[in-house]
Amino acid sequence: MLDDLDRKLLDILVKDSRASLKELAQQVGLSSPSVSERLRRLEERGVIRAFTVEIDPEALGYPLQAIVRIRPLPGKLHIVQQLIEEIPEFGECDKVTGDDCFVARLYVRSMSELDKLLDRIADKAETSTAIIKAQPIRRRPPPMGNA
Amino acid sequence: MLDDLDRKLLDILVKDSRASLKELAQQVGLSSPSVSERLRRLEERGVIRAFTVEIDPEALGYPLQAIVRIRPLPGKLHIVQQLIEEIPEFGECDKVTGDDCFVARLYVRSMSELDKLLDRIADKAETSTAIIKAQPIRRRPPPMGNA
DNA sequence: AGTGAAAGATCCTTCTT
DNA sequence: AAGAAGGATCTTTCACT
Repeated sequence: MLDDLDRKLLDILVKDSRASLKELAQQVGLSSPSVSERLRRLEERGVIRAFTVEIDPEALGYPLQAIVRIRPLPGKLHIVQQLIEEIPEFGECDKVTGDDCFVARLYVRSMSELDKLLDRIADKAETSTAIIKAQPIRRRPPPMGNA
Repeated sequence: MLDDLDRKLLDILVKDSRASLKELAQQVGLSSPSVSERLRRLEERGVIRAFTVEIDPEALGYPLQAIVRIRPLPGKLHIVQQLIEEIPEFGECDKVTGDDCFVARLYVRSMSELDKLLDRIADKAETSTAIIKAQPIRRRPPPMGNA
């Protein structure tokens, strides 16, 4: 699927998505047109999902984060999922196996806001909340092999 | 801290980190030099942590993800944290309050690899693993207000 | 698939107001 | 912060390997 050159390109882009074709080209040892073509295909195939920017949540006024495990009450699964999706403070949500149905990340401005947001699903699901104290590993992609 | 224009710029960049100054300028109604200066400061202040790319893990050969809760045995906290950080398949790790000390995301190629990786910390911590079946919300930043 | 050159477009920065 | 302008830089096209 992906060859070493593709992986190398991805590796560079993860660190700097604004690298120019020229820059990418010389770093991987290809010509600009080749890189251009490879990038096009990587995007087209969905390998690259987005060129984006990572923002410090605190700068946006959200100094607190929590991990919330959510177990919808019988028959409430869909309603709960919809509710989660509608609350923009949820910055991530995974549907998982096991007793907890969802594991989600919640950005909040304060403890009272956390409480308020959780109240909105309190009557439809059991929740279990853990406050994030530190982030030993911030979001990063899986290993890219011999990139 | 951030004004509406800054938030608007961030909002655009989250969707396309390769937008040019010119493009950004006309979208927020400023001149290129102004945008250039604002961007410089946003980076400098750490509001923008990185210009990056979001990659489909499956394309890299990791079709499975798991959420792992990790509770180090007494006295093993530091060793466990170090171990987690050394395993590149961990794509994210938060240190949280509560019984579980860490909540981490693990990218794996297969169930057997999952088992193998968890074995590496099995003698130093109790773990509780949930396989991700779907991702209702993929990573996104907190609300940017009136961006 | 990839290269290399070339042309044209685009961009970023500087300077002045 | 705007606006213009100059010069650098980039991206794409095309012919060829």
